Amino acid sequence: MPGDVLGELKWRGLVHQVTDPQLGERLKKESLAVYCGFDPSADSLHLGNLMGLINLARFQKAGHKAIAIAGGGTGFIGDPSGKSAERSLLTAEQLDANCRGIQEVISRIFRNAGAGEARLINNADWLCKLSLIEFLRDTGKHFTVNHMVAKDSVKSRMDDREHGISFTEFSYMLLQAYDFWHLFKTFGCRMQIGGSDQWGNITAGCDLIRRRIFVDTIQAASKSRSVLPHELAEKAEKAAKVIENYTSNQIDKVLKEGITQGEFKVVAAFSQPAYGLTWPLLVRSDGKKFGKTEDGAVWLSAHRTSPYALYQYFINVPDADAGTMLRWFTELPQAEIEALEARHAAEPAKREAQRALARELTRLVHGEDETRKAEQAAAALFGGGAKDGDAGLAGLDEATLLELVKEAPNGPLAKARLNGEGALFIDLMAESGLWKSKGEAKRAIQQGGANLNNVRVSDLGKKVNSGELLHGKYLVLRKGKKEYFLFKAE
RNA sequence: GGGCAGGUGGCCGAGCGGUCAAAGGCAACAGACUGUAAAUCUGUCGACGAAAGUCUACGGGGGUUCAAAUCCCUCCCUGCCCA
Repeated sequence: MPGDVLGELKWRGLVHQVTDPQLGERLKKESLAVYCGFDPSADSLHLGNLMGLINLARFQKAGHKAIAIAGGGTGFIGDPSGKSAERSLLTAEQLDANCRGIQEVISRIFRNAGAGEARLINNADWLCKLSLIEFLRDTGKHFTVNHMVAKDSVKSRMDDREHGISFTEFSYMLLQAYDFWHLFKTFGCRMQIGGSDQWGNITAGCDLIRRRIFVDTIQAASKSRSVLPHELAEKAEKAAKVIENYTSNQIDKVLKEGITQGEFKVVAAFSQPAYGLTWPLLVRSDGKKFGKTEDGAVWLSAHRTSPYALYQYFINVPDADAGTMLRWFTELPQAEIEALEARHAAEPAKREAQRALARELTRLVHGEDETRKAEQAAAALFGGGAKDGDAGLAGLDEATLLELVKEAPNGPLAKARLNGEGALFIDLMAESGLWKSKGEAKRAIQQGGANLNNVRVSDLGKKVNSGELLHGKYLVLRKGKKEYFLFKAE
């Protein structure tokens, strides 16, 4: 017996729209297959995609079956939802590599979430085989352009005369609808979840499924009569609507219009074949886009965003958002989150909520080991030593030092330059790239924003010689409070 | 195709012959205060230079002038109006 996922999603503030108010009841009684799609526009997923993954995992843990789709087929087209301009197309090789990349992320996070294995499918498997004629005839027939034009994703681009929307992207929604239909047919998938921008695509899928079922189930009946399947389907759909309203004389009326009682029963059984659920757009109270920093997206793969950087992203979440994000992204129970919030409100400086958030999320994305390292690094860099002077870095052994600055960008430095008097610190600053020019480096020194081995440098003519190398090899440059660069003398 | 209005630093936007590396705002960066917050305050914000200063920059190219972001020519681009 499945758990009450929908109820859980509700208290977590993650239900924006559902296609059917009865969905919650059904989810409690029956195990359904649920899917969510992921766009292979890069070789990894970012925080913006994490919600889909976590929610899929929640469904699976509640006793449903999760299906994650990599959009290897739809990626050829590009989803116009939420995009203001036409996207550039990716090559088949890129898409293929990207799909493999995101599949790695998906299975890793599923494992870390304790949700077991995710069923991973690439929609290129069926979309690329689809013939145009077949598609237009069997799928396109079920949509009117009038209706498609009214969908938000298309409408906003139609109103924007500068960018417009190509026929390619306009057709996107039909492909996603087809995906849902395909999954329904082959895996009995009955539900699709996504962000609120996916609502139009999801309902298109639900509509397609309902309409095609009508066609398929009554096709046999239509053969014995001289009625075209889609005509019968229209009647069936009317019947389905009537069922929802339950007026007996209306049912009689529909029956008289040429649908048999047997067919009516089939229709009734399928009147609610597929469901959709969306969660709200995730926004931060400070107006920043969730999951974005000045440097771009926060990624879920270590080669793009280090575990430490991911940890830091959540540590730095504004107070006002910490509780909300704990609800969204962690599996902590309601009571525990509320307790954390209470403690956080009492002593905000301790950042208990952010710490819990950062810890849970780093663990979910990168696992226990990486989380511990990120926590240690944070403690060493911000735990007091960094502020009070050199004790922090110079006292560390080499392995720990390297672990700390592993995240930082680094570069080689010719050892010879540090002989005798040594090299001008300003030059090293500019070379590191942390400061863009010598002028900028100079200003940083004047303003007190330049540190060597965690000691503030205030002398413009400061020279560095080999005596200042940590462990005979390293120089750690710090800009402001948070940015580091490591020179390795060779 | 014709008419008009424009193109200035990451963005918005003033300047309309010298005092312009270019007002003001936003963003960004650093410092102080804090909690690795927020708010606030201070400073910085083209390159090189310790500095004086030098160089490169106001859509591209060419010109006038002692002097051009500012005037002229030309090309490119954008918006609006007419066809």
